[in-house]
Amino acid sequence: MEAETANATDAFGIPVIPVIPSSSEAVRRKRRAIADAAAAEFLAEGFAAASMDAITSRAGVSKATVYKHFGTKERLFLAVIAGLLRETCAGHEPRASALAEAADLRAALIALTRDRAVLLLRPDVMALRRLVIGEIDRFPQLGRLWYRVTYDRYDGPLVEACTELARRGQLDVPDPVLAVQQLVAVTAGVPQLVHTFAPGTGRDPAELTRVVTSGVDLFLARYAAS
Amino acid sequence: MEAETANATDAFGIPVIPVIPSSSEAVRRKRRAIADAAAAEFLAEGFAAASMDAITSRAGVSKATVYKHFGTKERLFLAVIAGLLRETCAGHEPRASALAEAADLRAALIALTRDRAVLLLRPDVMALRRLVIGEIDRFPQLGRLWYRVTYDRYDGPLVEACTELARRGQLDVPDPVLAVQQLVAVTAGVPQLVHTFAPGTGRDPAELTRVVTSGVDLFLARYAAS
DNA sequence: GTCTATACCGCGATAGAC
DNA sequence: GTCTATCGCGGTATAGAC
Repeated sequence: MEAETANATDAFGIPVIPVIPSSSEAVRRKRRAIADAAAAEFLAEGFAAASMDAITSRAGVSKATVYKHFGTKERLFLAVIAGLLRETCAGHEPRASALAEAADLRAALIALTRDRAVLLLRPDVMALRRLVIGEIDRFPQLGRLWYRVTYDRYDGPLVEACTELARRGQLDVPDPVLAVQQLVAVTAGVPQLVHTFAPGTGRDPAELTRVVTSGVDLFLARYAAS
Repeated sequence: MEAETANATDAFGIPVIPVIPSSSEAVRRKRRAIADAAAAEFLAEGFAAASMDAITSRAGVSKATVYKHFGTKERLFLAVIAGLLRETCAGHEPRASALAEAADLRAALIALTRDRAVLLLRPDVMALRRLVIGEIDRFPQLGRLWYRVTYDRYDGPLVEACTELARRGQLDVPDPVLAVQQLVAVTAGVPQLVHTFAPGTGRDPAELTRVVTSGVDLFLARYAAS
């Protein structure tokens, strides 16, 4: 009844790389080196153009070792990119209470959306986003995972907070889900749209603050309780 | 002084495919067949994974013919994708006057942004967008061209219209460029963000109208003249 | 477990007949 | 101009020694 672990995937269709119980420190370091090298290669070249030879070179291991650990190029790609996705968004979830309990709602919204924009505009995050978007026809799991990681962890708490604020009469929000989408679109979404097609241009903190502030004021002009 | 036409590119870095003066009808049809086949293959597979053999098969010509006309895979890719980009956006520019002269500004904004959203959400346009985003590190020309085609042709007229409306006192817009970016983000940008990571899901016209209308109302709540 | 060496295939690009 | 046939290279994946 031993499961076929070589092709094992989780609920998202992301490969589960079996953890060898007797994992020595050297083995763990090699696996990490492979994952890091693969991440760099895939981010720079995309899936199809990435070379397994280049990955083994960068990692300082032989090709056979890579295939022993990860099976195929597809499995390596999915495991590594999904790992990047998860660790990128970890620790950046906004706490709904921080917004609902805030003394100055406008200031809290600005701080919150600005943090989000800074994260999304980081060059490595933008590169990861471009990679996922470009490969989405071949790896739809990554699209679903991205959606899940960003929307559930980020938009979800915001929707809760908006609902709570609406219940207390501090906001006038008929559709909290749509309102949160609009808030994100009008703050982080604006510079993101520009940077998506022009990598590595003009990331001026002051300009970002101006855009985010304007977006929050736009949001509040409609949704602040009268 | 005859220029080297084999590597010729235009101001954007897009290859200029020399038009043979004595182009017979059969030759023109073959070239079109190659371009169509290449577009389908590149959109489905991306640049690196696309096969020149598959393109020649689809087009019903030999490989030598493709190379005679387009030189290399890179040049074929750039020429074909840039062509798609240009023809996709052709005829969809909003006329600034249509907005400035509108009797009902709100209705005009809704119609305008809804048309834009319908265009951007078309499956073929979304696929093209994903391709350009995914290949932007290797073909930054396409990013610049996309930016130019969409922003100059679309946002530009809107900025003019907003400036005109502000001058007449019908809008209160301190920064027209930012305001237009916000308008687009909060209308077409909202469903686009969702569809980017979940291809081929839920394109309900009524829902789109609801989202766009809400976005326009959000825009007007801040920028309508008091 | 990890290495070296290699099998095997499909790729982009070209030569030369017609 | 267009074809068929082919070249050379680099790809993924594996076999077998240690």
